[in-house]
Amino acid sequence: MAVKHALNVTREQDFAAWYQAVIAEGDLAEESGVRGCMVIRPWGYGIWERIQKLLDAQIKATGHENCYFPIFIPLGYFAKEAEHVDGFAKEMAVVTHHRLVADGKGGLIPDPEAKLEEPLVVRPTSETVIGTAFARWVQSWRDLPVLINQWANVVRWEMRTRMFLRTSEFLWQEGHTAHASEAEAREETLKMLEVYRAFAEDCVAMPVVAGEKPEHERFPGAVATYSIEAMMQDGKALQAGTSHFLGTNFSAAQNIRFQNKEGELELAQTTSWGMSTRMIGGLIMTHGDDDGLRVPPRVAPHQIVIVPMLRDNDEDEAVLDYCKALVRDLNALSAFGEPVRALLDARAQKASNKRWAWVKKGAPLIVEVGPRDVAGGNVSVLRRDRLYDQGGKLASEIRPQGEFVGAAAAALEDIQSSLFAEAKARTDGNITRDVADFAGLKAFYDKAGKFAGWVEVQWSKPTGDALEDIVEKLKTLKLTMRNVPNDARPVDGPCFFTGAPAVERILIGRAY
RNA sequence: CGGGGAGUGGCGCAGUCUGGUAGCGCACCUGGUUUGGGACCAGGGGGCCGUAGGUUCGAAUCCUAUCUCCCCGACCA
Repeated sequence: MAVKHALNVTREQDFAAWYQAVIAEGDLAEESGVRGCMVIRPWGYGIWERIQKLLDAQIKATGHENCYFPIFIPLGYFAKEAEHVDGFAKEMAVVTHHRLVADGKGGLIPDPEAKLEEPLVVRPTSETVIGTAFARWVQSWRDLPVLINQWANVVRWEMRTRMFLRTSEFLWQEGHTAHASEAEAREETLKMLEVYRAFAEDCVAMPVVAGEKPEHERFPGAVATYSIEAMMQDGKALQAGTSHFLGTNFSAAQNIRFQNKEGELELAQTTSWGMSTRMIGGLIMTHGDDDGLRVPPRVAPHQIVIVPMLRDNDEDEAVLDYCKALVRDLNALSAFGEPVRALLDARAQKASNKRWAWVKKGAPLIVEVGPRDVAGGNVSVLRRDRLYDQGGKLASEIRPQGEFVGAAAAALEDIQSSLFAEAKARTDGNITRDVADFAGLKAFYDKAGKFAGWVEVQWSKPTGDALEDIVEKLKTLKLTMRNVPNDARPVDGPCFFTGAPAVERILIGRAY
């Protein structure tokens, strides 16, 4: 008998509709009425706060300090780095006025009298404004390195938006550093890539491939761009974090110069790196199932939710007291080196509705407590990552309260690692390495259909027109080059595209 | 920017062709009966139909203009 799922659309039926349903039914976010901008609701924002907390700790542990720069950047700052400007010019929101006046028809319009001398750009990223500050801060080799990070919102006027994955406004952290030597800046770039890899895998339980982006996929103005790429359940790739070595491109434009030990003026070597609320989209498409979201315990705002079964009678007080004691005991535990986060959901809602709401939100452990449990000293436990038993019934387990509390931290850790293992097996199982040529590639994607995954090929890394041709050819299959995995095996044959000797291995796939 | 679609109680929609001052489901409120796989019955509250003009005795419905959002593509974290 078919399981009756909490969502009314499955991943198999319509992955895009399923994705939207997870967000809506899990109360993660909703449309705001402003194009491409979303209201992030408490559960979605709570996940973001967890991401912030854990990632921020790693950013600080690697020597960076937080600071904050303005949301508005003078237009003139962008004129300085040509390639960077070209990359972002088409998608920048610009403030041109500072006052409104009545239009005489009951509405308001920008006051022509209040036009700004120099328009302000709403930051799409902060290289230019932060670089300008770096120029002030850096005089001597003794001032380097400068290692800073900011948590901020940025705006990119995208053509097509999707909740969390590509919104006009999004939240992120952007790290910016300046160094005295290229070697040190390159080391920084790779260090932060590794921070992202570890964070994605250890905290979000999202397996990723860390590697370098090919030349044509670089960040505008970067010398080298690295990414972590994650495979979603529909086989598509999601770029979940990027780290850029910028060389002296920005320091030349922003005039970040220092006197070295020999007394000579030198341009600083800079880096930038970012991870955004897109991570939540990745979390959804990595761990969501046909009953909604499954949040890995480390990033779950509430890891254990207690749902009392109240009946508006005199048993209720005993049930509530029992639950309060249970929450107290759970919150005294620690898991993953942090206090456990348990919540008593005593809202005046029907218990069954609350249960399904938490299923759809993806709370890792849902504990139901009714009069029968109180009488027997038990709790009824539902593991979100194993919702159904073999017979398709809700796999709710009745366990002695003390035993449950004693094993709760281990259960959370087990959920975390099994979510990762599940996603890891899926990712590894869907990277194909035996496709020989372009015809084979086409056949592969035609045959595999919508959940195709990625193909790893070796190539000769051509540039210019030759590269352009390859990119166009891949485009006909809706494919893009993702990255050159850091841990790829050595090459041992001809280029997949040109037949020339290959120099590296690269992943190809469909992407978000 | 191209192609589609939609603006009507909190949400999802019908009504528009064929004008007669608004309806359904869910949600919500009250009472009762229920209760461990998303309860049922009865009663009830809530909307100047995206906005601005126009036609008409009368407009959610017809005409004109305008704004906005969503989906699919091309571009991007």
